[in-house]
This record gives sequence, structure tokens and C-alpha cells, in this order.
Amino acid sequence: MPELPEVETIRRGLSKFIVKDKIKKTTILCAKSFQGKPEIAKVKDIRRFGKALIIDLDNGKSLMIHLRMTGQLIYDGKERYAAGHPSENFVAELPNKQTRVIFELENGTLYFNDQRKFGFIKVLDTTEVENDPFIKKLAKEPWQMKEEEFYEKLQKHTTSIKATILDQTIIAGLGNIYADEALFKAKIHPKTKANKLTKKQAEDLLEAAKYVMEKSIESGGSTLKDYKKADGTKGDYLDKFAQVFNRTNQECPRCGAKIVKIRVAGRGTHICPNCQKERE
DNA sequence: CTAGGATCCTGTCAGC
DNA sequence: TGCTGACAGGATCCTA
Repeated sequence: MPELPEVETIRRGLSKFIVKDKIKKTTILCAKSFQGKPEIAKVKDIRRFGKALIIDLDNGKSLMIHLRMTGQLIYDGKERYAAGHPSENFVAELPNKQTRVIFELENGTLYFNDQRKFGFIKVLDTTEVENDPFIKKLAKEPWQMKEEEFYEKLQKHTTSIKATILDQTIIAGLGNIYADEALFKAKIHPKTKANKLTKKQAEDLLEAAKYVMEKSIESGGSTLKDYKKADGTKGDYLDKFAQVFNRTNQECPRCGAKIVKIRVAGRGTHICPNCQKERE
């Protein structure tokens, strides 16, 4: 679930708590969730490549973390910092049955929770991070991509524009939410063939992708502070910026038509049938 | 090379 | 209440 904005939010938030602190002990509760041998070392830096997080250690090793659908990182020290897939775990007693890995640091504890076990942490030599297959194949992020380059890339793909922008080797960072949001903003139907987009549409889409993700990063993605409202009830951070995602039957904020949920590229897809007309 | 579908896993929710 | 199937903010592998 966490897409680029959530992972960037975690990178920024977690850095404040664990950079310069030392990992003293690692407890692996689910073997599938941790590949390699745990390291005892200080945290030097946290980097991000697309949706992957890299924790660089001071002994030449790095921890690559991919949260996939349901991963979360929750730091418990003097205060709690939780981000990733929003759930009750943000405020729950930890560890619990969804906790897969526990890192004990000098000043606190970092929990890696992951309901569906699709996410993982793996130990790499820091010098090898950029050779990791996932990271090596990763395309540029929207901010690094030129309009012309994006348009040229789309010309090579005959599948739906939604499937195309979800492909991290074509453009990095978008997931199901921001793909829907960007397509809505650019007024493009998700089933449109990628190579049928006009140059103007490609430009609008790239611009929209940057806009929706920037806006989400500014609002802090899904973090503890958004999760629990002042009255103690469950928050919904999506309400802050999502125009179509998870808003089936609600009114389109642009034209008032009812938002519809369809299936594209095997994923639930939200559109305004009036703003995003299917052509041909 | 492409594209579509199954798959990894656990949990929740709608419908009967 | 209990069961069943569909679905889930991701990516890879397999097939044709």
C-alpha cells in the first residue's frame, strides 16, 4: 500500500529518531520478512529509491525495506512515530501478531509490522544497493523525468495507461491511489492505451503525478498523527487529498457526477465517468 | 519483447 | 451466527 509519498514521509520522520542511534539487537519473528544476517551497527542515513527505503549502517551494510501492501514501521521511544499502511497497529501495544521484525536501539525500538507478509527487509552491502534487481530496474521519478521522455516512453506501450504508470520500470513511485488521482486530475480514462495519449495528455499526466504526490508528502502521508483524531476516533488521511480514490458513489469535486469504481489492470480503479471519457 | 493472469499472505466485509 | 467469495495503497513469475 504505501506509495512514494508514504515512503518519503517515513524516511523523513524516522530519520529524526534513528539516525546516529545504534541497532543493538534484531529479533526476527517471521523468517520470510528478513533476508540475510542481522547487523549490529549505527544508522548513518536513510535513503529512498521509489517505494524502497534504504537504511545505511556504519559498517558497510544497508537494510533495504520494501513495505509492499501492508508494511508499517513503528518506532517506540520517548515518543511514538508510526507510518506506512494505516491500521490499529499505529496505536496498539507492540509487538503483536503482525510484528515480523524487531530492532532494539539504544534509545528505542523499531517494529516492522506486515499483515500480509509481502514486504521484506534485506541486508545488502551498501556498495551493492544500486545493483539490487528492483532498484536497478527502477525508472526515474516524475520529478526527474522530462515531458518529452515520458511521452516517448508511453509511445512504446500498447497496454492501458493505468497499467503503464503502475509499472515501476516505466515511471517510479505511483501506486494504485496516486495512479487514480493523477489520471483523474489529467482527465484521462485509465483504459486509454498508453500509446494513444496525445503529447498534451502525457504532459498533463506527468504534471498531475507530481502534483498529487507532492501534495500528499506535504500533508504527511499516513502517519500516527493523522491516524488518530483528537477525539480518539480513527482518522482517514485520504480525506485530505483524495478526489476519487475510495469515493465510489460520491460526487466528483469537479463536475458533481457520481464517482464509479471499475476494474483496470486487475486493480480497483476509481474514475469520474464524466471527466474521464473513454474514447474510440 | 509484450500482456494478462496467478500468486505470495492475512484480514475484513458484504451477502446469503 | 457461520460460511463463502471478493477484495486489498505491490511486485514477480509464468504463460502464450
